Amino acid sequence: MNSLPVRVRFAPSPTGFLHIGGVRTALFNFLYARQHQGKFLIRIEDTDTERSEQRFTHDIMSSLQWLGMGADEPILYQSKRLPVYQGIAEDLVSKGLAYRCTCTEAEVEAAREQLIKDGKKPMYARTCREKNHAAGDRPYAIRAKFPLSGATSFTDLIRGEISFPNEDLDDFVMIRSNGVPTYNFVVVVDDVEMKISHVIRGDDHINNTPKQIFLYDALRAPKPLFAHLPMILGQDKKKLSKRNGETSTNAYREQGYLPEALLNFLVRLGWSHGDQELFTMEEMIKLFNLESVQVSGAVFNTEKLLWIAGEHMKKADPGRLIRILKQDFSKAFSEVSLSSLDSGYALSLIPHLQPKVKLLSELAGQLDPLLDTGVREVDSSALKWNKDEAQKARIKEAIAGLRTEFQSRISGGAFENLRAAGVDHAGIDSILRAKCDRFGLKLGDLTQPLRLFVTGHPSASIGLFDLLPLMPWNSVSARMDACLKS
RNA sequence: GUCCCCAUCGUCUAGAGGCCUAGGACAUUGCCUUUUCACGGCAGUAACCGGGGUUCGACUCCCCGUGGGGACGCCA
Repeated sequence: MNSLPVRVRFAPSPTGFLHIGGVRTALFNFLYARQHQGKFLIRIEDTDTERSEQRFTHDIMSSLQWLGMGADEPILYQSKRLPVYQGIAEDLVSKGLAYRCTCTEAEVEAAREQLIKDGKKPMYARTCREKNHAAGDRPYAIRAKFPLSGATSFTDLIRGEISFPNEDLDDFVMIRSNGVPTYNFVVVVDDVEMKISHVIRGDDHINNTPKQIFLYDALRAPKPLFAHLPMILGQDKKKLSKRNGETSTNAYREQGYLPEALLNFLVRLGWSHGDQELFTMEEMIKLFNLESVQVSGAVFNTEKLLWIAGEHMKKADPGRLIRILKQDFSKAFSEVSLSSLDSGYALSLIPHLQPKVKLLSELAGQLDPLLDTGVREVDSSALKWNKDEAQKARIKEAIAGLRTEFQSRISGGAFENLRAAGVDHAGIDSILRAKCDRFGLKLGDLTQPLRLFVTGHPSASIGLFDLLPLMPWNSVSARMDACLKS
């Protein structure tokens, strides 16, 4: 359809950590670029020298990298292009498309407040519009000489035709009196410079679009296509912000969400493909389309995010999970556990844990006590056997028998664990059931204390029968001994 | 206040005039399964904002109302 090469961009301002809404905007741009074999670019909008901070730029870039959305060309920093913007603005002044304004901020502010008081739309009074101030009349700001009549309209790829009466639009400031350009101006200058073909952004920018269209015309530059995405809302249905939800991408990473889970959740906020809920990155790239993007806002629903996280956890590669655990969750492990994270034992446990946990933090919490070699302190006060001393003695007798049987299978240390000795899940099952029959116990009588001591975790998720064959025999026997002594 | 946008279960959504007795997913309720927790399986509760048109026929198209959101900065 459109033969123009697709070039899209994500243009965050480094005034805070990467916002989760920004991630979705970046994602939709990224998907669109990949699908059309186009370029996904990043531009740092740091013209607000007061609030922009380098650490936020670093945060944004590292978060995007974590999510797998890197730029296809060098990053453009607006703060490095200040003279360019000033030159272009002065040129527009000379062409009569903009003008110098010597009104002070205080004057403009006072006028605005008066208009609000009078119940009118707060707009600049255009005091300097026809004064033709010279370049020497410093300090001055440069304002757009916006047409007074007619209408400015554009066709949004998601919403269709949107039109604004020009009389409602302000002579907005392009260059501040300190020489620093403003957002609405630099956006257009840079989108032209970067040859952006599609501007895909949040719908809070719809009202900026007519101002920007004026600038494209003033610069005699071809206009890109616009697509305005619906907002992501908090539980209160208002624009998602720190007040009504967790907005920092880092927070989700720290909580243990897999990046692909976060992306999958975000892509479904405002976009759908029939009844499909789960998508891999490849599927998203293949199936994404702007036509199926929703027009109304979407509430950020943490429960569903968690469910999606669990689904992706099941599918993740075990080796990769270990790597992420080492990199991002090392604090969740004891020194010993951390050192055995690279072992075959650790890797063998992962598949048994994957269906049971949703977050990497949970995975770490489950794994840590299993990898520890010593005996983990556990609180056994809730065990049922505490209610009946005779029963407790009988259970311990059975467990002691079990230990002896396991020991003989291990052949005095010839095998590192029960699996190596030929005892698998089914083997554990039959051995335990046989013991229960012999001692007149129910399976649960035996497994409850055994599970607590062997896992070393008050609410271990892994199946005991899965764990027993895999855990190094040294650990199993030590923990069974601890159980017998309790 | 002015301008712009929007409106299907609690939430994310399917629905492009008859396929709708409105489908799926999350959450929720009940049951089953079960070595704790969980997973899983089965079943259930739950929605087209209101009013006018257009049409043989509107969840779907148009208008009005109502409601919600966004924007009105020398922030981005």
